[in-house]
Amino acid sequence: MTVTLADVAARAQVSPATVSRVLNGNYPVAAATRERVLKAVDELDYVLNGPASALAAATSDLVGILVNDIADPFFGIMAGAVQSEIGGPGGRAGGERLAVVCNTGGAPERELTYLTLLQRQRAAAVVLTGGAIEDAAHQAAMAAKLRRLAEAGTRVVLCGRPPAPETGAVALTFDNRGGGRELTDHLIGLGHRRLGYIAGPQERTTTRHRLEGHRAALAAHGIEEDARWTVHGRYDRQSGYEATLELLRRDPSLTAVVAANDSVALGACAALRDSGRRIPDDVSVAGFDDLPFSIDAVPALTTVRLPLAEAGARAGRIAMGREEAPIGGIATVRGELMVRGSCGQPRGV
Amino acid sequence: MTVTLADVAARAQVSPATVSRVLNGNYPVAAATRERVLKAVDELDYVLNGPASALAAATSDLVGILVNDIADPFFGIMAGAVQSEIGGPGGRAGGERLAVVCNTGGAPERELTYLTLLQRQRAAAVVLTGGAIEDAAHQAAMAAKLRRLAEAGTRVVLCGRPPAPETGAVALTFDNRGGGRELTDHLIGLGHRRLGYIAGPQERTTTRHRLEGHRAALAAHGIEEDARWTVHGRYDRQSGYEATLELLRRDPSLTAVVAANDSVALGACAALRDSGRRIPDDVSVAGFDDLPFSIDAVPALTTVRLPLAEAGARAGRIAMGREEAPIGGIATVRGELMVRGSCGQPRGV
DNA sequence: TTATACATAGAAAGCGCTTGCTGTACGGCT
DNA sequence: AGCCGTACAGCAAGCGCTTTCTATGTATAA
Repeated sequence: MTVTLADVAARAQVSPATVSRVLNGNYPVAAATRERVLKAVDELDYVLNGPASALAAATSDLVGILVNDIADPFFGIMAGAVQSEIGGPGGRAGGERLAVVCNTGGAPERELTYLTLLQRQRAAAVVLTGGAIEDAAHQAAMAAKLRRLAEAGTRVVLCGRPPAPETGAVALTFDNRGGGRELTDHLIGLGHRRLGYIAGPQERTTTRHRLEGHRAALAAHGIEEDARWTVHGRYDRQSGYEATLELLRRDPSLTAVVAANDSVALGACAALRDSGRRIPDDVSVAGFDDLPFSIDAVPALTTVRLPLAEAGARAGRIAMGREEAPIGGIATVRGELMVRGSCGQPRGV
Repeated sequence: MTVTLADVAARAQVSPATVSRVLNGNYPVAAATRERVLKAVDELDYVLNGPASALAAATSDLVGILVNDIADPFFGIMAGAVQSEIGGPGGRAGGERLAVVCNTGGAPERELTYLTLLQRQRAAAVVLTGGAIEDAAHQAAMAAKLRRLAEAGTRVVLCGRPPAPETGAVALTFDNRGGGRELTDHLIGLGHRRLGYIAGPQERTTTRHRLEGHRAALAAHGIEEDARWTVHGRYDRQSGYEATLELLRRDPSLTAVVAANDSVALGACAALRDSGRRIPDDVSVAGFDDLPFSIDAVPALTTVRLPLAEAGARAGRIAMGREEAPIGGIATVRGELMVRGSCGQPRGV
């Protein structure tokens, strides 16, 4: 029913081996023969059987990309950049590779399951994006899995994620701590002394690092933090909205709200507006990531730009072996403070 | 080096056939034997070889999702919804399936290439999202490809895309024309008579349908359209910014700008603000899609909500055969007008 | 007790491709 | 003329799994 290599071989009057070599182009075939084969391929509408090739050659052209939430541009941008570099159609590289984008939803077990699935497919490479989950058992399981993947020849690259020692994985880590520090430094420089902080989910490295940066800035300026000033939530708009209301209830005198990311910041802005406060006159708001929409907020968000596309592209190239891994297998990617309208001096300064 | 089925069989003291049956669970195996096998699997850290399974069983657990731009939430939301339904880890369905998200970048040839790649992998199903490209040659090529996929047993679902007759593909089509019509009706109802329109790229069905809806509304109200009032651009913010400036240059008396989608609308808002106009006092702005950030624009965008997540989920279920296809293989998904602050009455009404 | 059905496990034949090795023909060299 | 190197092309052995068919042991019926 389906046409196979042998059918093509028969029609072109050559052996299956020759057809295979024409299609893979890694062995000399006389021009005339090649023509005949290509013609037969075309006439029969032949399409190689991927699984069979993969089995015989013990390689695959699948590349896995793990993301927390594909609907979030933060991940979409990185995934797109990775994909553009791994050499899928339209990419710069040669062989055609298929990107497998896996949506973990931030769930530990799904992260692991997807990795197994990718291992099962004998993926050529895997890129993991986003922060890691801070759970000892899970981290051990992940490390074991990554090690096994590496052993099986799958290149593993972490993009925007802390290093995973002894796994053979290359890490491109975002300097969340530094960015958080710089952002809060800026606010303090403007005169703020009472700053609310809307953190992400508790058990994530990204959350912790950004918060640590924030606190480091406070400490450096001798500002004693009030425990009521920190609220944890999810990395989305709604969470930002609710958290801001909570923050305001706890301490209505806050002059600034620092959000875990831009989506949260947008929610914060909405909450502030809905409660009759003006930004930045009454309360300043800061985000993180600098996603495309952040500049369209009114006022535009002051935030820390993370070079998501660049980092993703680099991760893709490293995964494909087209760029050397950084020394030590670890590189830190810094963010850049984007000063815009959503942060100003507090009243009376 | 790598552990195979045979290794597991040897350790569990059973035949490879039995191990396979335990792992696939589609043949009676005595409980005691199953235990032994599972134990061996665990001890050896065995992971099935996907390509080999696929080859032997002539089936695969890959599902392809074609999107124009993975970094755009419009597609991200649909892709995420499809994925949540196809039964990957964490999904509702049983067998574990891998979603392959393919970024076509809107390029015709990449669309085709990805389809071939998916065909090569013997994908279980393919979901194509986003508008189709209006080029006769390309459409014929696509139709042929889709037909061949269907023949090979791959289920094909179009999500937010016009039907592809005679291909066996199920289509969940967005009512872009109706939505566009309703939106412009609304603006006219507010008193607008001079409306600029920022359309998407020329050769896309989505662009054409939305524009047709807009024009139908104008015609229905006896408003003669000025050719200068329509500008084509891309589906992004920057394009919206530039197009708005162009529109304003052509006719500074416009009282409303209708954008091809929300991103374009955001760009339009920025351009209007930068040129010193207030929204909606001086000029009203309308978008399309109702992406999450649209409500955070200031003023919030009046737009047409497309149920992206619902449509994607349904497409996913149909692709998995878990929901019946609509009668005739075609269903129209309607948008909903969201009236918000970015549209108001024009001056002097 | 013997015949018969049933439950379970194994043997073996592929699935469609890749690739190391083995021809074979031809041209150039001595 | 004889030899050898080169350039192709083919043979055939798998790659690791699934699945049909067959074998064996056990329970039930006659």
